[in-house]
Amino acid sequence: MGRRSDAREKMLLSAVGLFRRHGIDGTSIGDVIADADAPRGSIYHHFPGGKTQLAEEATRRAGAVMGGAIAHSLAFDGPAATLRLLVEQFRNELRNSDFESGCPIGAAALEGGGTPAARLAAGESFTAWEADIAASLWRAGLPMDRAEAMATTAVAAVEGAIMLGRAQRSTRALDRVETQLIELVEALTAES
Amino acid sequence: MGRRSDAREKMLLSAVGLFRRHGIDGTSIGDVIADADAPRGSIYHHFPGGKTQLAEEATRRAGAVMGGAIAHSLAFDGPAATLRLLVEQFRNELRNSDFESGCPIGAAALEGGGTPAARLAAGESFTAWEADIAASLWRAGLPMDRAEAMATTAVAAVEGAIMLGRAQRSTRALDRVETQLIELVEALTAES
DNA sequence: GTCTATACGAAGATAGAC
DNA sequence: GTCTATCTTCGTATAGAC
Repeated sequence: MGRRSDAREKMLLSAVGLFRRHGIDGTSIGDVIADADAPRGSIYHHFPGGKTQLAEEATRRAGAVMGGAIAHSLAFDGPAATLRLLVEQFRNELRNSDFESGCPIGAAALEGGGTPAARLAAGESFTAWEADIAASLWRAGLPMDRAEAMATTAVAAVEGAIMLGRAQRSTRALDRVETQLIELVEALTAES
Repeated sequence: MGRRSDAREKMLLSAVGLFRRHGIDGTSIGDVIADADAPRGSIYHHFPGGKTQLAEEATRRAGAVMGGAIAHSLAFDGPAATLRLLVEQFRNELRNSDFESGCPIGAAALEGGGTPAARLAAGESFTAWEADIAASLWRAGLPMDRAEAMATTAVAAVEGAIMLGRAQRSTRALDRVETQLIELVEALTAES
């Protein structure tokens, strides 16, 4: 393995990029082919399950990458800094794409009449992020139920703020959510 | 007018219902026709702009209806009760649809490569909700910048929680967000 | 002015050539 | 085993009958 999976990998990355801009339903196989500079039939070679399989794998990949970054930041910098980083990441994504590109997991979460597997993958990613953030808040001194409620609210607020930002063509929602969440987390964890 | 616009109204309502389940891209004109029991060509009679116009009008209608309910509840019951009502509404929607049906405005916000008008309409709805909630929090004694940050966070968190709920097939995220938001709002407005 | 039949194009998937 | 050509289905939109 190594060179053989390059084409496959490229298609997967193209799919993630396109899905976060146009959604899964809004992206055609042809779009992925074109973006990855791949021949037409080859996508069915690497993804025999067709678009369904591609959507699921792309969502799992994106969720794992983001989850890894979150876990890393939590371990090194703590929950408040991690939320800051997360917001900053998405703020840049919105800005650099003229408010076209959002969160690939969020896209998979809302679509998937045709792709229930991608939606399940999105749900698993969200759950993992929530658990990691909750654990970090617990280590910072919060009781577990409170840590869990806070972690879920943080993930939901950031995802929702991306949604608002895309529709409003502004980073204002992300800015406000950042302020509010950071303040709340710092107030709660300061009691240690 | 009156009887004449019945068919049009029915299609609009069908569109809202289908969009919140399958998204805009995931819903075909044929689906709307079937759901509204309308003849095939008639949709282009009432919506000459085709799917684009239908998506925009459906989003505006849904946003106005929800905005009206929010404004009414804010005026009569205050911000905390309104958030409770909003969450309860969406929790029921998720439950009653086996986690298939979410927020129509959220659906329009994330799609619309093909329908930018619907996305703009979604943005305007979000902005209106934020402003109404912020004004209510301000009347409850919060300084305006704080009220605005809180209002935006509340809207974002609820929309995000619907997203998580659909993907996780659970109302847990909405439950936790409700607890967290209510507590926060009551703590802030208790200082009056 | 309502509805039916259909044209035109896009998109998903496959078969077979090289 | 990689890519090209094509088949089929579905979806949008329109033209024209009643």
